[in-house]
Amino acid sequence: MRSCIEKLIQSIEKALPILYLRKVFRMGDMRNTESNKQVTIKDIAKKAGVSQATVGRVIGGYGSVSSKAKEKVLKVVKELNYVPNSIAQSMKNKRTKTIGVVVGKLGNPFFSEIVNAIEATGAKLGYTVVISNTDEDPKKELECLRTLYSKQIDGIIIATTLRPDTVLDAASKKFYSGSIPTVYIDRELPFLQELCVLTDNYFGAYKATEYLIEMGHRNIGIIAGTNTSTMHRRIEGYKRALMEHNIEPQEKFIRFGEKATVEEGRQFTSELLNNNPDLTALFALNNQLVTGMLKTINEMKLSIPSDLSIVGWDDFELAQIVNPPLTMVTQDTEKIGTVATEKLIEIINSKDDESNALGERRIVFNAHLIIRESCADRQVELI
Amino acid sequence: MRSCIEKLIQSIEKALPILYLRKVFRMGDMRNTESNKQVTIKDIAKKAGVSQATVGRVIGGYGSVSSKAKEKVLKVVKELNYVPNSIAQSMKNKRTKTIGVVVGKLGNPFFSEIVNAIEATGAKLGYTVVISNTDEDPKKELECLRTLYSKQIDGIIIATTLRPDTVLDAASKKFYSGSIPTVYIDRELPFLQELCVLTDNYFGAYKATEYLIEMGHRNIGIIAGTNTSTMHRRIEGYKRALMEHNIEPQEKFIRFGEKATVEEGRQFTSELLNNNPDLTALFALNNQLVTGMLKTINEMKLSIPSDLSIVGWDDFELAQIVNPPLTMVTQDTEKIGTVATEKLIEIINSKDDESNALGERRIVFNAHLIIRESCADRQVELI
DNA sequence: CTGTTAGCGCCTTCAT
DNA sequence: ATGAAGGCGCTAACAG
Repeated sequence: MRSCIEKLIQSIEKALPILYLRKVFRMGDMRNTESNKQVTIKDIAKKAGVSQATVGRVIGGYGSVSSKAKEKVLKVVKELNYVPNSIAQSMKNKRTKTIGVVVGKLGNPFFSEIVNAIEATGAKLGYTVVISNTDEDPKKELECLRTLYSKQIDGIIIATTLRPDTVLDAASKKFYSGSIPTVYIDRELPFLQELCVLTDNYFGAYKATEYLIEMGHRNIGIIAGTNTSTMHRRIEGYKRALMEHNIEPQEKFIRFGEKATVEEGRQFTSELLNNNPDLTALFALNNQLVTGMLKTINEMKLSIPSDLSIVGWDDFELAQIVNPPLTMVTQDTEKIGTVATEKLIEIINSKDDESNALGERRIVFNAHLIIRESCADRQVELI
Repeated sequence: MRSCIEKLIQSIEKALPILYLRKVFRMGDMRNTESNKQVTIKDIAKKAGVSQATVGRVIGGYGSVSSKAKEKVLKVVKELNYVPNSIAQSMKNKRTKTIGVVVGKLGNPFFSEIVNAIEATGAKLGYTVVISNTDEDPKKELECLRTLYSKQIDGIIIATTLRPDTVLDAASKKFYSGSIPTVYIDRELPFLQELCVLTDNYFGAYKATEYLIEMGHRNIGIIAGTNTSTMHRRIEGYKRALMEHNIEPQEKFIRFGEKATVEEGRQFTSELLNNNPDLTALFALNNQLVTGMLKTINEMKLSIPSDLSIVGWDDFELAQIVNPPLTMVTQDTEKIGTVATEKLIEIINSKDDESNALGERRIVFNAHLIIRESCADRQVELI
């Protein structure tokens, strides 16, 4: 009788996929019947009839264990779906195999590409990645560091929001002076001696500016943001290129934002353009600012490059398909992320070996000027 | 004599900023002199002359402590720069205040925007975020889950790469059936009963397709990728719109990739266009595919929308400034991330209370069709 | 109000 | 080859 009903149900199940739901409920029930608490080495030991130490040896792969014991243990491990508790391991080993990443905002493709590379490289080398955003706020940054520190991460990769002239109080110093292996990315600080992996911002800006000058532009507006070494170096490169071509840099052509957001890009573009009708070119110093700049230019119905020449920074996939394709300074985000991670893990390991740290202070990659179609020779002045 | 030299150094320091480096070295030295090992409650207790329990009470803010003892402890805490060891806390509490996030690839803006919102919401509620990429590979996904599980995370937010027809083996079930509070995002699975937060993909695709049909298009190519519920639902919406307007969906107009990359977008666009000269519109189902599609269209020197009408999916900031601005189906990534996180934390807490889980199975947000200028009425047929 | 103490799960030395 | 036991840093129940 019962088997008959089972059969009936089976055939109905076949016919009506919706009844598949029955299986769902079965699966759901499992959750309650399965003992909810974590399987530990102790459980394995009891069930396999050996000591905890033996189980530890099998799982950790050290010491010597009879093959019979080993077999028994492994069988039970599988049966009980045992997964070691990393927290307890960390407690013992004093390392968590975790690295912390602190950036301005993951929503910014520049950072998310870097973090992507960090995660990939970390995973390859056995490290997990914890992220936190600072929103470019030094207070938040300190909070992040405190949290990460309390979580006993093995190392940190950070694009710091601190400014080059920051003076740290005693409490903060702990987090910024090698109490944990640290690699800085993108932004350097003169008073810290940790490794920094970054792009040659100075020369990148220099090349782009020179390119514009050589096309005949003299009045070049520049839009920057975030009060960091990165932006300052770019501004310096820009000024240097101007001076080397006997053009006096003018402060009124320079706009410097707080957070380098799209909104700031919009605002600065319209301000610059409205206040300085003599500008023939604009240079925006990161992807968000470029986006904002383009929005405003679109709204003002200016056409690129006939009305205005444009150079951006941070290549994004779309720069090539925007119309016209944008001339851009590019940096290799993947490389920054990958190298920073590799170096950080080297430093972490060298600490274990009691050998000394790397000694490297800066790893600098080239910025590349990708010339597309957003710049034109300077137009004849309309008197 | 000595003060004289100090003075001299000071004046030189002022004159030559480079000598600021002297301070760097001082700071660096600190690292070695400072005891490197972690300050613990024990240290505080000893130095403050009280018991560990009292220190615990002060720091944890429970029980009652004399204000004198409290003061002493707080003073030492500050002096020694004590930061609690979360690992040890987690060991005791059985919770890590950490949530794991598993997505395809952080490099994809869709995911990085979601993760950004998750991090922000998590931080607000006291949770740290661990990320891992699956590269849309189910095997990697299982590895990620295993790692996260071993790290004792309190909950998971996952955009699973599993396919709707996946059958899980016994070992995997553990990770996919509520052994940890889980919220799925973007992709649902019929055989799991956890909460899923996602966009109404079906209706989004339906609306976009209908929009094209109403402009007179009958032959609409569609480019999808990743074998997930998400993409399937979009295809279904597309087909449904066609059928409701008495147009028979044609398989040759549908291309389905593996990873929904820019490269796949390029390839499928040129294949579709070359094999089907009768296509008058193209619909690409995520940001990467849109980008690839635009690249190819640009290379083929086709102009939008006069040669070809275009609808994309996943609004990105640049869609509005591309020329012409792109008509797009949009989903609210921030909302998905925020709500998923809030709900997850609710579930985590409801588990503590022994009260039951939420009972919600789906939270679905609208997809919005943003009409810009990349679609035109269907051209008169040649011949 | 305060101190003592027993674990959390794992690793590892020491003894057998 | 194996088992017993101590301890990582913190919490909290219990005893004073």
